[in-house]
Amino acid sequence: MLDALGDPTRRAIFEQLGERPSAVVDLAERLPVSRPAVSQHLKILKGAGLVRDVQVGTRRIYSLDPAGLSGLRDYLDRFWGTALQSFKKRVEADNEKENRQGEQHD
Amino acid sequence: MLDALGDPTRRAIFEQLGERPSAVVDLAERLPVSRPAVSQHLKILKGAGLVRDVQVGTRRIYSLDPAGLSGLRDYLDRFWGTALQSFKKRVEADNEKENRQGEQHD
DNA sequence: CGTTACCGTAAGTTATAACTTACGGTAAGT
DNA sequence: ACTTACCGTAAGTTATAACTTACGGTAACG
Repeated sequence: MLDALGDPTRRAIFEQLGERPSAVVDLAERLPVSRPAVSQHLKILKGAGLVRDVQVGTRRIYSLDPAGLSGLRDYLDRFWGTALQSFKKRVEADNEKENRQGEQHD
Repeated sequence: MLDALGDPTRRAIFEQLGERPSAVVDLAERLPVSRPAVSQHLKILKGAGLVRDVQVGTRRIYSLDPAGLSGLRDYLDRFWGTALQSFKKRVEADNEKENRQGEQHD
């Protein structure tokens, strides 16, 4: 997922879909790249589970995939959690060390 | 920031720093790339505000930057917010349309 | 003061992925 | 049936960025 959001064009597409679902043509119109390029980026975003699509007539409407969004959020939250936890542990360990060596500095 | 986390090697470094602060040598030891490569990635991560470093003796200890973490989280939360909001609006609009046209389908 | 350990940067190479043009295929409209 | 609109994919090019080797520079250590 982070890989998919690593490209600026893909982020632009992603944010555009955050405002409203759109067809490939509409997305390409607002971007400095060709329509096939947008199609390829959408394929990657879809592969990452960040985007869904529905066929309506001759057009293909893309929109954000809520499941993908929450999945990404969960991953980040989990990482935040473990990072902060180990950080806290480290601080506590340091404090203990200081206390054992300590009380007499100052 | 998402650009910085777009590279897998950089994510590996990032996660490793999530467990414990480390010197460049220690990071490189656990990775399939050379030490200079790790240095370059760290430079990018630092530029993105995701990582801090402290010089201790001849070693340079890198650790996660809490400010950068919360910044990234804020950005994502904000995006979640606007995306879900416009999604909600869209659903409501669709419901209204159905109601106006409706009651008689089925 | 010489040696060792650790690091950042420069230069150059290589691999990757972003992009364009070209093509074929399906759905709607006349 | 022909045309038009929209789309995905293939092939090929180009730009980018990831990586290695080589170098120079600072801090500890004998």
